[in-house]
Amino acid sequence: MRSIVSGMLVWERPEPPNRPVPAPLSRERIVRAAIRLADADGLDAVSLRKVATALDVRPMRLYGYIASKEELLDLMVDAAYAEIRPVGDAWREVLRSLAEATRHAAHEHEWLADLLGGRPQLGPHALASGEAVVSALGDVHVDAVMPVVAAVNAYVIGAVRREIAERRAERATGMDEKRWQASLGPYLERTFATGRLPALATVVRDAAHLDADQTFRMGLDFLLDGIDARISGGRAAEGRP
Amino acid sequence: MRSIVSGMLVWERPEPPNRPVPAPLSRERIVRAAIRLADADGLDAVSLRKVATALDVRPMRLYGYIASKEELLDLMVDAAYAEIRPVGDAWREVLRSLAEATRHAAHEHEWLADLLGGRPQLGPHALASGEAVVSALGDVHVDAVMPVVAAVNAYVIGAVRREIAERRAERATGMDEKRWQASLGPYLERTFATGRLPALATVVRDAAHLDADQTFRMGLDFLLDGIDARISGGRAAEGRP
DNA sequence: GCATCGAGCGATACAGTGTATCGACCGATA
DNA sequence: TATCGGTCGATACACTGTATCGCTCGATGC
Repeated sequence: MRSIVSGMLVWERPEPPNRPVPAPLSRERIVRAAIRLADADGLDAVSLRKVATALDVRPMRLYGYIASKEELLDLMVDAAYAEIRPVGDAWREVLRSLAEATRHAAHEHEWLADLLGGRPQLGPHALASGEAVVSALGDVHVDAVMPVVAAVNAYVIGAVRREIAERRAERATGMDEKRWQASLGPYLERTFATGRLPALATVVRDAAHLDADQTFRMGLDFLLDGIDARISGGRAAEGRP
Repeated sequence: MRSIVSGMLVWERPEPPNRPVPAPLSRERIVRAAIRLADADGLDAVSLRKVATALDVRPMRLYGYIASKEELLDLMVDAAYAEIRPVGDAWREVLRSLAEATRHAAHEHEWLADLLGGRPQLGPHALASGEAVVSALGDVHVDAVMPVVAAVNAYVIGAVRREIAERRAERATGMDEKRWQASLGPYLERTFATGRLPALATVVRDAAHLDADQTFRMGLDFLLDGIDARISGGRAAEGRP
């Protein structure tokens, strides 16, 4: 309150609304505010003005802590990586845990699906997550570690993106899962009726439909089996009972 | 030229600049213009105003052909799928071909990496691509087709996204590939120096570094091997010489 | 104790975005 | 020939990220 322009005397003027001195600003507070916005209303709801408002601060103030909005998004992703802590001893457990943890994080923060894989992740939490994974891959040949982790990450990112994309499409039509699948009908059925996509039509109509969990795990199993076959001689992939 | 407000007579007034009657508008022309912009300057360069300008048309005109910018992006992706035509007879060839074709398309249209997996792809070209894949998977059990294709697509999307993200990061620093890897040094080396990421440091420093092609193919091989093991009894994954 | 400096803050401004609104126009119909 | 309906696009709105730059205030030097 730098200058009082209104004619009212102090005595008449009400105290400013009860804003307890907001904790001093910090990257962490900024990022937390941004994440709250994104969790609530999606990534589009994250604007510097809205973040600033949420922190009871003027927009340009944020530029003392971040250089650009991109940086804010990077910080958000890294904050999400703080929740991605794979556990386990054997390499397979660890990779599976990494995959599930990433997927879980994306379910809690759908905006993560929009950002994952979009830029190299070099933040401390992402690196720490990588460290946890790599250090549990001691029994894997050093040259194989990166390709293996990269492959699992690639699969997870792609799978999660599609999963979230589908979930949003369902939500947009206001339908639950079952009715949505049945409601690709109106469009897909019409398309299939042309007879130009016979193989696709057969599969969509006749095949068993796995749910999201099953699909994710099945793809992950494919990948882990393939990795197993190459790095430890393929015990797991041989004669599955 | 609806009304002539200036006082100049027709004879003095120059003809309008040489705009040969632009071909009548169409979704295809709009999408092509948008793709040209995106190819040249990235996805951020695609705005309805710029697209309209490129077509010598006023922005609102576009809304006669598309309902929103999102739709335009969907159309762009579907147009890109027109180039993704997997070939081959055996399921493994076809899936590999699908993967390579998708990757190739994303290399030619980097913006594709930003969009892939972001929304369900139900356009005619995407469906046709799916049909081509599925119809070549005749020897695969019908219930396994969708999960298998989904897994490959997921892997490809994630792998391509990361690949493009890295490429951009390299380009942003103005460095070629070798110097970029050596220039994670300044930052990563400093981070590793703290000793908090020993396993990661070891791998980054000691392991052989595969290039992008090798990494992509290696991950893809993992996945295809794993699929092989489950759907055809695992011949390929057993005793690799 | 006072003057001065510098850093941080933020009001303002700018160039751009997607899209709703609605008046004006023109071609086809009565 | 008059009227109607649909198309077109100018304008406007609310919003974006961020550059600029004067102001203010606290710390420092005398």
